[in-house]
Amino acid sequence: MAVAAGAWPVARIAVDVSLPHLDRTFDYAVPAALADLAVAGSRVRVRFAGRLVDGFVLERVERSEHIGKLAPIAKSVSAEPVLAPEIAALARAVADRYAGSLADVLRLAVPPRHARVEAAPPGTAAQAPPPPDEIGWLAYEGGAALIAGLQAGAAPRAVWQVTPGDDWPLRIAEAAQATLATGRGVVIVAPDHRDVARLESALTQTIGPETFRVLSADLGPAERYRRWLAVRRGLIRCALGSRSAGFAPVADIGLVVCWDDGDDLHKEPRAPYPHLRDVLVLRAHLAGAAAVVGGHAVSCESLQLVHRGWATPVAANRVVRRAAAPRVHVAGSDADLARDPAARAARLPLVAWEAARRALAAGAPVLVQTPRAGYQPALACDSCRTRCRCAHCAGPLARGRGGGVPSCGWCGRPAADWTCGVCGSIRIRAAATGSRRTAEELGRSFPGVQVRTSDSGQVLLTVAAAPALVVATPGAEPVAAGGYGAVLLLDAGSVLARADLRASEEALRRWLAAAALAKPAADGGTVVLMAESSLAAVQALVRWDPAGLARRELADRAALRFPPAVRMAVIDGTPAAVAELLAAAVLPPGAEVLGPVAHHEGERALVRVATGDGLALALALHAALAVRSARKARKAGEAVRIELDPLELV
DNA sequence: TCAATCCGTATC
DNA sequence: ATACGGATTGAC
Repeated sequence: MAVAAGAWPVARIAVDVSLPHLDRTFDYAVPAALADLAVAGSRVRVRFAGRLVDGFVLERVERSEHIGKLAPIAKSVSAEPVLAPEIAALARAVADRYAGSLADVLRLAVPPRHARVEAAPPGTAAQAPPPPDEIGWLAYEGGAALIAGLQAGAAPRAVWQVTPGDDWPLRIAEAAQATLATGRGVVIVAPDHRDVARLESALTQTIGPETFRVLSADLGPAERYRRWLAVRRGLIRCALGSRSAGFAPVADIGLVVCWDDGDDLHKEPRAPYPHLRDVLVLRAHLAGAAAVVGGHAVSCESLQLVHRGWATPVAANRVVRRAAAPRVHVAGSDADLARDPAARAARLPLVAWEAARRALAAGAPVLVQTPRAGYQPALACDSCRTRCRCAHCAGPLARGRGGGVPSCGWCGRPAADWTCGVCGSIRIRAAATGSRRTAEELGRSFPGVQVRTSDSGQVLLTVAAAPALVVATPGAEPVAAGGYGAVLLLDAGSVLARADLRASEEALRRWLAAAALAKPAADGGTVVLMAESSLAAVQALVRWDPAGLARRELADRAALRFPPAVRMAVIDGTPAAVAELLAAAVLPPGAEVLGPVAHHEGERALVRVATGDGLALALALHAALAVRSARKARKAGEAVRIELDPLELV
């Protein structure tokens, strides 16, 4: 047995074990040979309950509180202090907020090591850029105060509503530049690759390519770790990326930015399912950093930040907003259809067809937003309207390009001889039209005009200022140089018809993202929305008033006592497991339990508390999980799943 | 009386 | 989870 290290002979370690009852630190003796390797923040291997597990040294201390003998650290993986103390603290706060374990959050926060990259000579530190000269934020009410706060090294917190047509990536780059110029760091999180790409080019133009890094898992392990390490080593002070970039170990952080916080992609799909808006809010809070949360839309959750007094709204006044917005027409189901036969086939209203024709004649591209990708993404029985399903796996049948034989969306098997299981019919009709089919129909309707498509399969980032029809699914709309002459929002009803509390908010978010790419009304920019004009979300688009819809939705949620007006936990599992967990949990006073009710294979219970008791609720549920897992760990298949503030609530 | 097995508990 | 210890059970 090796002799313990002289100074700081005890290491407090976070072991990579996600069992709830083991969610705490364990002390180990530091052998003299590892005294300079097993430093705070470094990766080690330790013997834990008989087996070798990974762990991070959280700190080195003089002595342990532990009664009994300390086991020695088995091995130092590397002396690189990958886990910064403030990221460890953030991960702990995120775990507590979401009733999860530290180990689970640390797996989200620290990328896998790549030894060769770690050994390579580090580069040189990027110079801080000068403060920005021109600042587009001055056109926003609250914008000057935000920038002044950033430049003074203060921590202003803003909920930002983008003015239509504004160069939002440039605004974020300006805020980043103002912060970097004071010597503090910046983290920017966007929901998807396309928005990250736009921000990347704005940052390249303002602060230069050497002052920031795009962090992304699809760079491959070596390049990902190389960039991440440059941030951790303090050579780079500005990190940009999707979800996981929210944990980027930027030193002395001065600003966090969450772009388009209403996008569901910000929700982490791995336990404990944190939302990146919350992660960044917690981070700003812990670090005393500034925060900018926003997009074209205003989410209920961000409005809640304003109501709580945590953030200040930043938005252009109504006059400025209206002047920048395109003209919005609403074509209801009673609208005249275009006379053109192909346009009729696409169910294109006359007003939409004419808006497109005018824009194309003026030399501008036209954006057509359609909710679904593919050709005929859903098929149904022609006589009884039952959805067509695969005979093998019951997956949904769809038809690819050019019609032909339908095939299964899950297993890919062709369904050549389909018969309806309900009525026996063999005739099939399209139950939904995909972007490829829409593109084909519009192409016939506007002969000689180039038709391009952009969807999740292949995203176009930009299109030229020339006549073209651009058919895109939500989130894949290319940016047009000079703006689109017309934006057509097809099939709006199907988005609004979703049985989801957030349907209106989500519909408006998608429409605004597309409509914001149009020219202003003064330059002929026109948006045509095919929906009923009485709906609140439709009205909010017409008036370009997303904050108004958010206010209304938040009031509705408060009346229903749903998040974000309250904090809610959902507990899924077998009936016995859910009952047992609820019995074991010491819930905060005032907690209200709904259910359990049948859900999928098992049962689901909801627990709600006032937002101020959210942390107490999460801690209580985590403690109840710990009691269960300590005892009944042997019983397999009795797992319970806990999620806080889920996005989908029936 | 001893070994095989079960259950509960700690994991540094 | 997994390893260990103490209690319990069963066979000689």
